[in-house]
Amino acid sequence: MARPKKIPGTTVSRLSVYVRALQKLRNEGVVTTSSEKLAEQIGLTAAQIRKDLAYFGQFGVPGRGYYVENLYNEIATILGINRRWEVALAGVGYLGYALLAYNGFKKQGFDVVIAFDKDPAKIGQTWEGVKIYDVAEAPSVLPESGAEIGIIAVPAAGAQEACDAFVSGGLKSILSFAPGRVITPPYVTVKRVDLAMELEWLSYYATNAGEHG
Amino acid sequence: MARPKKIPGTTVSRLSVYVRALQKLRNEGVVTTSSEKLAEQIGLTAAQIRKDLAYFGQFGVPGRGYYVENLYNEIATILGINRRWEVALAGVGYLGYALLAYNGFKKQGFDVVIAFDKDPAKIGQTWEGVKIYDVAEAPSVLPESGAEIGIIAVPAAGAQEACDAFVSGGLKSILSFAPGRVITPPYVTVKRVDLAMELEWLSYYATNAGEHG
DNA sequence: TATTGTGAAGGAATTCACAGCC
DNA sequence: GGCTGTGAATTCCTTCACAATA
Repeated sequence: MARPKKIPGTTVSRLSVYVRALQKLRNEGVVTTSSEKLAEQIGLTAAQIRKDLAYFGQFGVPGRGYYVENLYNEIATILGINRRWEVALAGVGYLGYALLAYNGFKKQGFDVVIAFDKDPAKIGQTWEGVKIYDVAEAPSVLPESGAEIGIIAVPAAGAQEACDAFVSGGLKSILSFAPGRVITPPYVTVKRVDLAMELEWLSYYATNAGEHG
Repeated sequence: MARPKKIPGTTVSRLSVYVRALQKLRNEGVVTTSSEKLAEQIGLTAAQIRKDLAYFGQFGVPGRGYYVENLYNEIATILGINRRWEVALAGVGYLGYALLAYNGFKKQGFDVVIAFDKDPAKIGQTWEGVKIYDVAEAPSVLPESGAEIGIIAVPAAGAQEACDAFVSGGLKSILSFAPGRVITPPYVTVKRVDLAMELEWLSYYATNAGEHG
């Protein structure tokens, strides 16, 4: 399944945006759209969208545009979200619990099926239908859980331990909310989200008002 | 306070990363560092770091490197985080509450000082020392709260209303966790974080294994 | 000697513009 | 006529390489 050209990371991030836009159109019963209309809806240029899609194939009809349902399916397939993903969660504090209960994940096909913590008071309990295990048990219980993606929502100090446990359990894709880098083998993909950094970004633009973002 | 050149957005995002690295070095008692050492610590190239800093001035000593404390202060000033920021929160559900209780914000100087919700059961209560108001009250109570940044943690359906309330209350910087775009006047900066999109990014790389991210 | 700061070179991503197709 | 798909042009970002400096 070799892909012709090398795909820019920026293009990949935009695919999710396209998927959201197409989901919205589909819910509204719109059957066809165009790169121009999508661009306006999303806030990009039409050429950008066509270029992005061109990396993966030809999905449109010249003179007509794109069929919403069809384009949605194509991009969902490219993103690998035309299926369910089982997800493991490390850290059932406030943030972890919020993620556990978050509907936005389920809606996009991501199901938290197993959770881990270090707090003895939580271990063994079942929250939102998800059983909580000791982090140390991860290597043994993860493989049979079906989880392929891990989310780290523990305090900074425990991030590496949680990450190691995930990797030992066979996970190759990890989303980390802990500030700071975690060290992993090269075959593991880690995506970091640092909430404070997002606020700092706003702080910069609020402080240096003028250059719009 | 005009800035000589136009600053790439990529550079701004990296400033936060530099700040984290410098905070870490400072905590470890390290006095000086170099672009080379920082680059290794962070996972970038030394030239990149020097180029980024060059947009804002000359902070290093040729042959010596950078003074950690000094460089930290310089970048913190550029980012506008050498001060406290008061923050307003819309939506005290699971996610909102997690953000309310999140220590990572306080540690970086962001203080949630006021919260909003639409649930009558929550309105009027005080959680984590933060009083919860009706969203409709935002225009009247926000100005005297001191908040300059707003965080939207409400379900998608309420995002625009929360956003409008923030804007009416005078906020110009908004961090939104709601999926989908919110419409604002051009002088308002909105930064969106879509948690499901981050998972989709992982899904892509897990599905199309090979091209590393 | 070690390391910065920066002009120049190189590479990547975006935008332009239009041939080709419906 | 309208719109896609794509080579070419352009803009933006990163890396290189070295003169300047402590």
